[in-house]
Amino acid sequence: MARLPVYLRALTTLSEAGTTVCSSEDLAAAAGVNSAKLRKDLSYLGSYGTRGVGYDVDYLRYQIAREMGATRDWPVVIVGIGNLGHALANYSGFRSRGFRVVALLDADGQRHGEVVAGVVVRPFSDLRAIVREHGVAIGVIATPAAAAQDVADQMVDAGISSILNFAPTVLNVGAEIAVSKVDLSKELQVLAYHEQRKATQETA
Amino acid sequence: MARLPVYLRALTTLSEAGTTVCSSEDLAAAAGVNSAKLRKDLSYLGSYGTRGVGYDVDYLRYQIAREMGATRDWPVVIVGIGNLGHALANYSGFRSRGFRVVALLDADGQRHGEVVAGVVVRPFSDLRAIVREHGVAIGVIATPAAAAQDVADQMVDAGISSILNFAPTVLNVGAEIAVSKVDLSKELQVLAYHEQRKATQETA
DNA sequence: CTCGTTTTGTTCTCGCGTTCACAAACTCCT
DNA sequence: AGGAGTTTGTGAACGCGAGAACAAAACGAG
Ligand SMILES: NC(=O)c1ccc[n+]([C@@H]2O[C@H](COP(=O)([O-])OP(=O)(O)OC[C@H]3O[C@@H](n4cnc5c(N)ncnc54)[C@H](O)[C@@H]3O)[C@@H](O)[C@H]2O)c1
Ligand SMILES: NC(=O)c1ccc[n+]([C@@H]2O[C@H](COP(=O)([O-])OP(=O)(O)OC[C@H]3O[C@@H](n4cnc5c(N)ncnc54)[C@H](O)[C@@H]3O)[C@@H](O)[C@H]2O)c1
Repeated sequence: MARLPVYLRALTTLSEAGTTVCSSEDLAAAAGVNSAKLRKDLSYLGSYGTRGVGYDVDYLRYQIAREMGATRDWPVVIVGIGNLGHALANYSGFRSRGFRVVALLDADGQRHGEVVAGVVVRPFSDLRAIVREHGVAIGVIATPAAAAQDVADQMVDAGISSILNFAPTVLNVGAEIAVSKVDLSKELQVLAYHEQRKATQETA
Repeated sequence: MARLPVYLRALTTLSEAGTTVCSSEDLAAAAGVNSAKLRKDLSYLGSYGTRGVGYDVDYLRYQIAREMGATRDWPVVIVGIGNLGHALANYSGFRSRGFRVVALLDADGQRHGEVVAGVVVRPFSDLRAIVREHGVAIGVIATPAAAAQDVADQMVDAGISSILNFAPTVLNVGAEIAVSKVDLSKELQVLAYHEQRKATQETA
């Protein structure tokens, strides 16, 4: 159900535009998917639409948010406050979707005490205490690749059970830990691959 | 073939570790995939392995790089030099994988002239000239969501044919334009969904 | 030279997700 | 009230990718 966030965002956009009711066609167009797929996805959550009418935007939005766990606040820690870590800490889109950055951690002593987006950078060794104090379940890794596995191990050890990894490494963790990897170079390389194919096809 | 970049990275790691030959099992483990899937993927490119022996790491690496278009340099423009744009411009992983940031563009006049990672920030209106001058095919959008569609339209108009979009919007562009969307909030929301499910299962 | 071992390349099957298509259900108009 | 028009929810077919399994090929030992 990786599409629910997309639907949620589309519903929010519609709601802000003043729409109160929408058909599956409308919503599917806004989310960029097929309308049949959208209806099937929604049917897994329950019957929240009205036949012949459509879906109540705000009601459906609430239901999806509830299903996704977006009605509560999720505390998050970010480890590695370099270029990327700064950008993430400053990103308002996290906060507005229910993610609260409770701590910024870095191994580099030079960075300790620096305040980013209203949160002070602390030593990485504080991880365990912070996780326990705030009940953190989600950790973000924005360190260099070489440090990522070690950071992940310590996160798991401290009690974190979901990891968002920006470092270009495959993390070895237990199957009970959910890991999501974002690899920006990969995205660009896929685009370059398409460009490459376009170019070779034209010459052929 | 979105897995080729992962294989390429795994091969690079193996090569740096001094490995000259590897089996599909080894490489699959390093890339985090099934070995049968890996062999099938590689077989689409050609027969670059030796039965009973394995794959020559450097040779295979070159073949994958060639197939992906990673043997040449790809000029890239980044539009929207805010938090995220700064991080992307400073990211060394792009350069090392054959992507050269030839221009940083922003609509905000305050930012013009600022130098980020050795590249000066220029007005967005320079887009067309830069694309023509450097033969840019790939553009990165790191502007707020509200501006993303407009930026995309102008990119396409200027001749860009592949777009990497970080703004949380569905872009409407022609089918001949390749668009890759990275939605960091979505990743976190999927993780939160898993946490949510774990929690509700435990209580049940 | 032959046989056993290793590992690739490929075929085949299975399962999942996507999409089509249609009945059920609701609204509105007459 | 009844029928026409709309839109949801879902059953069924389709297609595609993943994984298991095996035959073909290379290598080395005897
Ligand atoms: N900058 C980007 O746009 C970008 C894009 C894609 C991927 N990445 C990846 O994200 C990661 C970070 O990139 P960056 O540009 O921010 O790098 P960076 O060098 O600017 O920042 C890394 C930070 O991690 C800290 N660190 C190092 N080891 C640590 C450890 N063991 N524990 C805690 N903190 C530690 C460093 O002190 C530093 O502050 C890299 O793996 C990079 O490949 C970055
Ligand atoms: N910061 C993050 O970590 C992060 C994470 C995920 C997604 N995003 C998304 O990336 C985008 C940028 O985020 P940010 O934090 O860097 O925002 P930001 O506000 O710091 O930067 C946006 C930049 O875009 C420029 N801009 C605005 N309109 C423009 C236009 N029409 N043409 C050219 N430039 C224009 C602004 O001048 C500004 O410099 C947003 O859409 C955000 O949702 C950011």
